[in-house]
Amino acid sequence: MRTTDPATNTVLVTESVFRTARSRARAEVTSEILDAARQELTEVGAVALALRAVARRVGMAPSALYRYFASREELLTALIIDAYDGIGACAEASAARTADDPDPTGRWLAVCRAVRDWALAHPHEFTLVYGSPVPGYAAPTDTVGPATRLPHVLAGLLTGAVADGALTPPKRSLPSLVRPEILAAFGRPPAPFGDLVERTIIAWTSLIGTIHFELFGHFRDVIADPDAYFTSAMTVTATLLGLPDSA
Amino acid sequence: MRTTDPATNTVLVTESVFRTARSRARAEVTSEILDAARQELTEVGAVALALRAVARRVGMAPSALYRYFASREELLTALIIDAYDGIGACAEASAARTADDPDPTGRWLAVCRAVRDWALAHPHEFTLVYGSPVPGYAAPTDTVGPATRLPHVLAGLLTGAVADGALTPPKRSLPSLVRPEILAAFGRPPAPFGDLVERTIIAWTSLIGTIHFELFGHFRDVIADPDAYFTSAMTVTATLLGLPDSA
DNA sequence: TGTACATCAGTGAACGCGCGTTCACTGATGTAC
DNA sequence: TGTACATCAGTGAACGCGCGTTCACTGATGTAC
Repeated sequence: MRTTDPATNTVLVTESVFRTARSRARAEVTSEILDAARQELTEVGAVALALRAVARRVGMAPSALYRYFASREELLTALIIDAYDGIGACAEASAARTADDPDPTGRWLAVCRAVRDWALAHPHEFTLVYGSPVPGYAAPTDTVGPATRLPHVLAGLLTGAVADGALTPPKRSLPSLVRPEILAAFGRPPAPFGDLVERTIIAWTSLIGTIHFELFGHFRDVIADPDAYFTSAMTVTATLLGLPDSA
Repeated sequence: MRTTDPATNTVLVTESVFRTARSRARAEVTSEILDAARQELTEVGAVALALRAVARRVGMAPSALYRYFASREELLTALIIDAYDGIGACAEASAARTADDPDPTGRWLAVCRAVRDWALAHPHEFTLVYGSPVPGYAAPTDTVGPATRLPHVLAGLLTGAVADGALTPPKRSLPSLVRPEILAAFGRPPAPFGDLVERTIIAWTSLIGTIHFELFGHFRDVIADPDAYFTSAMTVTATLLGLPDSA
């Protein structure tokens, strides 16, 4: 709502407290559209996601969607940000829940399982962000922030383990292969652990790669007990990362 | 060519030596179509791959393709088998080339690099088999054989290391999480190495997962030197697998 | 408070597009006798 | 060897489909005075 302060003659923009009927409706319809799009996503996947199908689902004319999203691409971007946020939030929640667990490997496993559960519950949203890129679609920079939430949680686990004196230092220290901006963003790790960001990336790749294989059926007819295999694989990865063996 | 033996009155089918003009042409056109389809694949990806576009590329009427493939799905299957065979063949070739290298970790790294090179050279074919599944497409059983060539090479590396006495035995032996058929297919591993198939799967997942991340841009703006990072990540994975440290 | 005007949400028809697949056909190649 | 017939490769028109996006429009909501 825009009003003009008669004393100072400046424009006042009041948000979210006094909302007009219009802006309320707009917010609601926007999230209805996103819900419908997520539904569509789970049925046909990102590449086949059609604006017209979404419109049908919300019960609006196809052209009406253009009041909310400038194009199909913009809708996709919103869904991608959503998915990254979903994964990030669930990893963060799991890390927060286990923050006082003295066993860093236990915390790592908890986060891994939380992310896997999310992925199994939202396979198409997981695919949207960690699957093959949608041809002809280039992710805008808005997606970068949400995308880094998961790696940041993983980095936090490792630096936590360093703080607890629980992380095995590297055998030999090598020059970092990570870009300096990224090193800066994660904060320079304490002395002997110069490879901490590399380890974070390995953790990230293993976690997502293992989920990916399971989700896309490469383990079908191979693995007898997917739950147990996942835990086992992530436990093995934990020792690879230098985390202590769990009791 | 079908002929009837006048002495025994049985039908003789002569293949590939005396080939009729028709069957020669058929083989040639089939491979022309596949080439064109591969080209299309690299330009638009599997989901958007259109029979009509392939036909345009070969210079035939769209309907003519139906003399060679019963449907779009059958064409896709042929491409998938092709891609699995490409990856499998390049892994096998690399393993064969380094068969007399006494360092098992060196052999492992050679195979990893060969597969990565193939993937970087054929990104869309890699995506076709290890990316997100094409919605609505179910891989027929013909693809299983070619798909297992790579895992078999990896298993061979590990059993080779066992034979050389170079593989670290597992800390404790656990019940196998792999289906019995698969265990049988790979051959029961020697006594303390009951987890060999599990290790093979971890090797497979790490290799493909790391390539996947690189190929799909998750490392862009993160990793400064992708080549070096890949080697480093696979070296770390090698120790995880129980392979000895390279000199 | 009432009125005139501006903004916005949503409609429905229309655009041009490329798709997979079918079908009746023509002409060339192969086969049986 | 020659002939009659069967098989096969390829054509071109047509089918019905759903897509993203544009546009002129109607009616409701918000704003300025």
